[in-house]
Amino acid sequence: MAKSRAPRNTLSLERVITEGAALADEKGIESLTIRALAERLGVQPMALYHHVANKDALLDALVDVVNAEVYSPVVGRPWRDELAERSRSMRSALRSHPWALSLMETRAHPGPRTVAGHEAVLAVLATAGFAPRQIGDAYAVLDAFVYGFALQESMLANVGLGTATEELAAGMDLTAAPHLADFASRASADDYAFGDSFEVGLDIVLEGIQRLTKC
Amino acid sequence: MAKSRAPRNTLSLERVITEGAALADEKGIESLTIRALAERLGVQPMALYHHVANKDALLDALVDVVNAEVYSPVVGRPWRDELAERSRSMRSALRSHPWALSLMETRAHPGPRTVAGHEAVLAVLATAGFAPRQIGDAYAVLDAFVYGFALQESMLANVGLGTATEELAAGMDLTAAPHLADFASRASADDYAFGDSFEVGLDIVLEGIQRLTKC
DNA sequence: ACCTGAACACCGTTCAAGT
DNA sequence: ACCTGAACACCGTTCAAGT
Repeated sequence: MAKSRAPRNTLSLERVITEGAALADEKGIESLTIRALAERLGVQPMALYHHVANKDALLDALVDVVNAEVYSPVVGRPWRDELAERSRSMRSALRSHPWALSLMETRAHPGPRTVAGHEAVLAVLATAGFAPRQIGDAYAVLDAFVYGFALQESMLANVGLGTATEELAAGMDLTAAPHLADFASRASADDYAFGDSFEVGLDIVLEGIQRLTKC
Repeated sequence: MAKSRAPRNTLSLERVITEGAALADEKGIESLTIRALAERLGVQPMALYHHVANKDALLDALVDVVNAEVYSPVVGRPWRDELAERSRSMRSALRSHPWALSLMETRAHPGPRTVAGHEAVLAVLATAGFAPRQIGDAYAVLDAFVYGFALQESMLANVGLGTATEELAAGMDLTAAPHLADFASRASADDYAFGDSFEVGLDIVLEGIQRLTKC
């Protein structure tokens, strides 16, 4: 029980990755250091390098893990429902792992489960009868909305939790922004929360995409 | 000319911020360290702390600088054109400073120029006759699209420059993703580039927002 | 008021060594 | 094959000191 050598084979690539994700979930991505992860695994820092090439490769793997959590649409069912479900699933995955989005932005090597997700969406769009250019537009616009919405949710979570009224309480000069102040008070009186706009936006985007095929 | 002491008053908050942004633009955000910035300014690292509380405050300032570059819509002109122009301007600012988006995600203290931008958009929406809840929906959906599109552009820039065909060349197993491979080849034959979808998406979103008021 | 110098507690990672 | 230990080149930041 003292600081003896760690027993053999406690480590594995999978344990490194899942504990890495857990550490990021619990303490934030900035706390995910090789050294801290090693301690969590009861092992010396350098032990990790036997299972992972370097920290960058670990981050690549973490992004792929999050993508694996996301629902993959299936060909044959109504495409609009399938894409809506994937979008909702993506949003909730990005909310469970707030570190994932910023990581995605800087990754250069998409993992296999990430590619599989893209493949599934493209398959659905292609068999739904979208032309190549329409596929590009549809996918670009839908993903832009979903990623962008998640990004705003994490920005709002950082500035003050949830409701718009609390943003003001966070101590910005509300005097210089009367419309913002007004919107915040009306919105909270109206029980509006930012997250409510997700379904509205999803419908706007899917409707717009559907209309692409009818031109 | 030797390593004598730096002359007084070479430094200022403004110089720290603008050179900080320039350094991030030129060498990437990961190269923006207090020490590297100090060297660029011809000064010892600790000198910066006399103009900026800490690195976090510097990053807050940098985000505000980028927001200051973005066009602010003005009340009185057609709201749809104004918001379209702001959206295009935001997209190009985020493309000129690829580090800005990831910074925004983690910032907790929006700067005055950032707040001013939000204020301007809200003013336009309010005077255009949107109800409070519609304002929330409209703003959420439009910004989600713009931020999300910019995010995807930076993701694509990291994985391989621009065109979809090059993604495949980047060495992922194309065999497991036939639809993706097919889409990539058709898209490049069709001269489709991801950026082309921006105007398509912008129109879809603005059209959808406009329709909100007619219900 | 503004800048320097030395130091502290951190990083990721290399390299050589143990079992 | 898998893990350790010491070391290197970095970080942001504190604290005391110079002018």
